[in-house]
Parts: sequence; C-alpha cells; structure tokens
Amino acid sequence: MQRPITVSERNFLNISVDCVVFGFDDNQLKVLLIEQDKLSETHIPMSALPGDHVYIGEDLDEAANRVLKELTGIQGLYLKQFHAFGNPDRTKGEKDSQWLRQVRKDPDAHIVTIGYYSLVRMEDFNPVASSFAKNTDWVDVNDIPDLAFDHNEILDYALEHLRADTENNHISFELLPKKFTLGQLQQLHELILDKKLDKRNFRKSIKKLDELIPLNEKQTGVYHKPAQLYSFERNEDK
Amino acid sequence: MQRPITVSERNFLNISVDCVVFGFDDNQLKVLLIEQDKLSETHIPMSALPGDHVYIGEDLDEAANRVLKELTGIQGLYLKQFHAFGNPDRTKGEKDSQWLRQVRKDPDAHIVTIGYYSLVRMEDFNPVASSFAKNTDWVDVNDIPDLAFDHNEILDYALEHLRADTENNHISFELLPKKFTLGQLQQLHELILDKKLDKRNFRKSIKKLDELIPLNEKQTGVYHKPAQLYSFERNEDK
DNA sequence: ACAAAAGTGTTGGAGATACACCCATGA
DNA sequence: TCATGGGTGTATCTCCAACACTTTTGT
Repeated sequence: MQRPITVSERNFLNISVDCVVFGFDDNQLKVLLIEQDKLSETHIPMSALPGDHVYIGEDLDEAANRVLKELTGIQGLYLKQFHAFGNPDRTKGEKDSQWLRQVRKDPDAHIVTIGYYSLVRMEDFNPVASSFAKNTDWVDVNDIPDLAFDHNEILDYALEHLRADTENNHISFELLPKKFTLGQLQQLHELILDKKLDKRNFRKSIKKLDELIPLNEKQTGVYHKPAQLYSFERNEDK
Repeated sequence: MQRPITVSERNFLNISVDCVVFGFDDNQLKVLLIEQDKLSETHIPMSALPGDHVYIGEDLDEAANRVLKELTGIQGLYLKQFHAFGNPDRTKGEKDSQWLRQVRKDPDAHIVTIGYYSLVRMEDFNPVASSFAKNTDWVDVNDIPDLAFDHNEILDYALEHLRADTENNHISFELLPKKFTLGQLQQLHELILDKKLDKRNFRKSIKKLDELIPLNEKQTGVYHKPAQLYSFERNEDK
C-alpha cells in the first residue's frame, strides 16, 4: 500500500516527455541519445533519451516536438506516443538524483513521463546538441549503455512498439521520410525485425498498400541497375 | 496527522487517471460512469468516467486502482493503460470549469490524464458511489451521453483498444473474470466487435489458446443443455 | 565482361471461412 | 414433447512461405 506523501516533504509531481528517435542508414538501426553536460568535478555525466518537462498549457505532442528540438535541433518529424511511465522511483537512482539537483528546482519531484518514438533516415537529420545536452549520439540499438533514469526500459518498450508497427506495415506511411527504394525499405524492415525477409514476398505485401506511391524517378549514381523510387502518402503531415 | 496532498495545491500541471470499465452481461456492453454531485443551485451535474488526481509518489497503475475504488467501490480488476491525454483545453468547457471551481483548489490547472481500461462481468461487481460521485451507472456503449471534459474522446479511444485486443484474442486472459461458457465468451466478442461470429470457427480459434482451462464444472439452472465452464489462466494476478 | 542489386511468378501448405445437424436439459 | 442453447466435422478458399533466374547499370 502506497504511503501518502505529506506537505512537509515538499514534493512535486511533474510531467515530462521522452523521445526515442530511431535512425537508420543502409545497414544500421540506431537511437538518438544525448550526453548530459558535466556539471561539477564529482558529477559523472550519463547518456539519456532526449526529454524534458512539459510546459503548463502545452499539448503533449507539441511538448515532445519542442523538447526534441531544444535538445537536438531536430524538428518536423512525426512523434508517436506509446506509453506513460510513472514509477515514483524512476528518477531516484543516485546518479539521477545528483543530476537533478543541479538542473532542477525540485530535484525530488515525482516525474511522470510520456514516451514518444519516431523513425528517420539518419542522413536526413543532423542533430546538434543544445540546452543541457552536451553531445548527441546515434547509438546502435544493440549497443546501448546504461542510461539515466528508467530510459533503458523506455527504450525497450519503444522498440517493441516499433517492431509491432513494422510487422503490420503500420510503420511505413506514418514514420518514414521522403523517397526510398524497395530494397532500402526491406533492409529497414530487416533491421527492425532483426531477421531476413524474402524479397519477392516483401514486395508483394508492400505493394498492396495504397499509400505506396511510385515516383517518376530512379536511383542515380549506383553501379548496378537503378531502382524505382517510391514515397509514402502522408495522411496528415504538419 | 497530515493529510495527503495532491499536486493541485502546489502546481498548475496536474496528473490524473481516468478509468474506462467496460461491463457486460449476456447481451449488453456497458461502461461504468459516475454522476457528479450537484454542488449548487446553478450547477448542472454531468456524467463522467471515474477519474481523479494521482498522488505524489504514487505509481500510475496503483493510482488507477485506488481512484476507481474510491469513486465506485470496485477493486481488484486488471486495468490496462492505453493512452495519455494532454490537450490543455480538455478541461476548459464551461460546465467543466464550473465543476472544477467547486471541487479543486486550482480549477484552472492543466490536467494531463492517463487512460486505463478494463472489462468485467457486470454481475461480479456492484459499484457503490462515494467521494465526489453521487451515483454510478452502467451505460450502454451505444447510448453514451455528453460526458465531462474530453471523456467521450477517451471512451472512444478505449473502445478501439478493446476491439483490437479482442480481435487478437489478447483480451481474454488479461481482462476476463472467473468462469464462463464458450457461448458467453462468443457473445462477448460479438458485442465488442459488433458483428456475428461463426460458432464452430470461434470455438476452434479460442480452443487453441492454452490459457483456456476447462473446469470440472457445468452450468446449472438453465433449461437447455448445460454448458462446460471454462476459465482463463491468469499470468500474473495481483 | 563482370559485379552488384533490381525486378519478376508459381507452387504447396496452413489457416480461415462457410455451412447443418444431433444433444442434454428444464419447462 | 418442445424450446433452447450446447456441441461437433468437412470442404473450400485465401493468404503466406519457399524458391531461381533475367535485367540494367557502372566499373
């Protein structure tokens, strides 16, 4: 049974958003992490997902976009909400507390966070650290270090959602950018699902989607047969 | 003795949970609503989903269970988180503001709410209104009135999730209570999905689930062939 | 000419769908 | 004995998985 918190403990309840931005190129699936600024001699900076408080009066989706932009400079991508994380101990690790004492007025607050994820071609975005992010890094999903707070758990959860969406071909028209070849799209699915797919079967299933639009354009500058380029129809781009 | 505080007293960004409890009997799918207490001459009470603030230091899942119990007396059911709603205007309707001014210290706070849903046999639970709920009602899903806040939207969203879970047979062992006949289970699926299902095919697909346990027990007191009773194995009951 | 990825159809099997009759009980 | 829902099997069809060769370009 939860012990009620009393006023004398001077605690707060805050809301944040955390963004899991998956990035891919032709053979890698990575996640965009930020590295915390080193704040003092004793402080050991950690890596973390880009995330920060929601403003009062701000919509959650907008907050996710704003926070991502403030910390990494990245904007204009579709962020999909996937889960809320509210364990009161999620920010109570020793390193986490140390960090929060330096950057927050209420370091002991209970912070509920709303998780968002997205998927982009890495080459289309060039993250630049700012605010309390010292650096940004694309880190391979198979090589994720210990992250701040419960961000490892949030990341695992996001990956599950990404895989489920990919299996159902929901991913593509919501989360994919610009134009691509079917080969690239297949590589992407293989990266996400972590298994090989049959080329002909993949093409059959993907071509059934009427969101898939063949462009009047072919690949150039490749030393093999150039591929048809495709795009996904965006339902509601902002 | 100090009383528990909620965020509302310290902050203007609050967190609440709202519970969408679907109830069924043999031919109806309903939702548990509460009716707000009438607070003054001019106040027009509305119906709403059971929901209230999360305490500081309280886990979201626990909060959902506590809040549901406080308002309706119902406890011990599996509540599944499905979405966070954070539109800053979601509590700014005129009637909503009027209500909040009477029951909250900071009626103008921005309230982010986390939606939970569940599914129960109505006969297994007997809701009793308390706290700021004046009454509780099981209301048919096809006959939902205008609700407080954005609760109509939350309810629609919950129904979508319920349907998706039902189609994939995820629903059953997570959200279903006690023992039932296959006929009842089929009726339930038909209610939720709003379409007829083939009896033999339904039984085939449902019998493949190894969470389905036949009990050493048959229906009694019915004036037709008594049905075998079944139960679902709970993975992790609390 | 060669290397590299693009592009293309058919077959077999598994799983989903359609469909009709007898059974056990209480009234 | 009748009304009511319980309970069962088969034939067809649709969807998914497996599989190999030709084409186009740059080097």
